[in-house]
Amino acid sequence: MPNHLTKPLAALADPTRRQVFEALATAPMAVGTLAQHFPVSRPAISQHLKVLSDAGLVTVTKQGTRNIYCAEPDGLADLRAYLDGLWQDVLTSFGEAVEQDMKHA
Amino acid sequence: MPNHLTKPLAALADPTRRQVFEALATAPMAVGTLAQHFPVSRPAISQHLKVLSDAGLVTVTKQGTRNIYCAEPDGLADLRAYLDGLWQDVLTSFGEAVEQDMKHA
DNA sequence: TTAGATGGTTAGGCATGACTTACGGTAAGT
DNA sequence: ACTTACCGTAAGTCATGCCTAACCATCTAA
Repeated sequence: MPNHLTKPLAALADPTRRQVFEALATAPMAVGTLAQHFPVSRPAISQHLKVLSDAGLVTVTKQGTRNIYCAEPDGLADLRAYLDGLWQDVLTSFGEAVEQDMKHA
Repeated sequence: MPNHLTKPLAALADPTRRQVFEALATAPMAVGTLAQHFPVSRPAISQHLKVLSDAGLVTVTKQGTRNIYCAEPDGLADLRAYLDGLWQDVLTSFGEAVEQDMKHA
C-alpha cells in the first residue's frame, strides 16, 4: 500500500496540469512563459506548479524575478516502478487464470 | 496531448480505489468479497469499480448473481507507455541542460 | 527612488468527487 | 412461489478541486 503515490497520480490526473508537466519535461521554463501556452490565468498555473512541486515532480530555481521550473526525474521513476510492479502482478494473475482454464478443458 | 489517460490516472489517484485495483491485479474477485477487505460500504466499492471500468482498467464477467471483476492489462499498458515517453523527454532535457553547463565552464 | 516586470498568495464561486442510506432487480436454493 | 444472496442505482451530504479576480512582495532598470 504505497500511499506516497497519491500526490503524483492526482497531480498528473488533471489535464491542464499534466500538459504543464509535459511542457516542463521537454524543457525548463519560467511561470509566465509557461502561462502563455495555456488558456488559463497565471495564478492557475502557479497553483498547478505548487501541486506538481508538492508531488515531487518538479523543482524550482530562482533567476532574479523569474522562477524556472524543471521536471524532476525521481518523481517519475517512482511512478514507473509502481506501474511495473502492478504490471507483473496482472501478468502472473492472467497466467494463473489461463492455468485454471487448462484444468477445465 | 493524449487525453485518454485522464480517466486511468484519476482512477488510480484515489487511495481506496487504487487499493481495489491492486487487489484485482493479484487475483480476480467478486464485489462482496472485495468489499470485505475495505472499511467502506459495498456500494462505494461498486462505484469505484464503475470508475475503474470506465477507465479501461478492469473488466467484468457475470457468474450467476456474482460479478467477477478482473484487472485489464491493456489499460496499464497505455499508462506505462505514456510514462516511458515522459521519462525519455525528461532524460534528454536533462542531457541538454548538462550540455549547457559544459559551455558555461 | 520610481516604474515596470515577475510571480506567490488569498478569497470567493462553481463544479466535481467520495461516501452512506435506501431502494429495485436478478439469480440460486428450498 | 418464497426466501435469500448478490449487485447496481438514486438521492443526499460533506469535503475537495479548479478557476478568476485582486492584492502584495521582490527584483531589475532608468
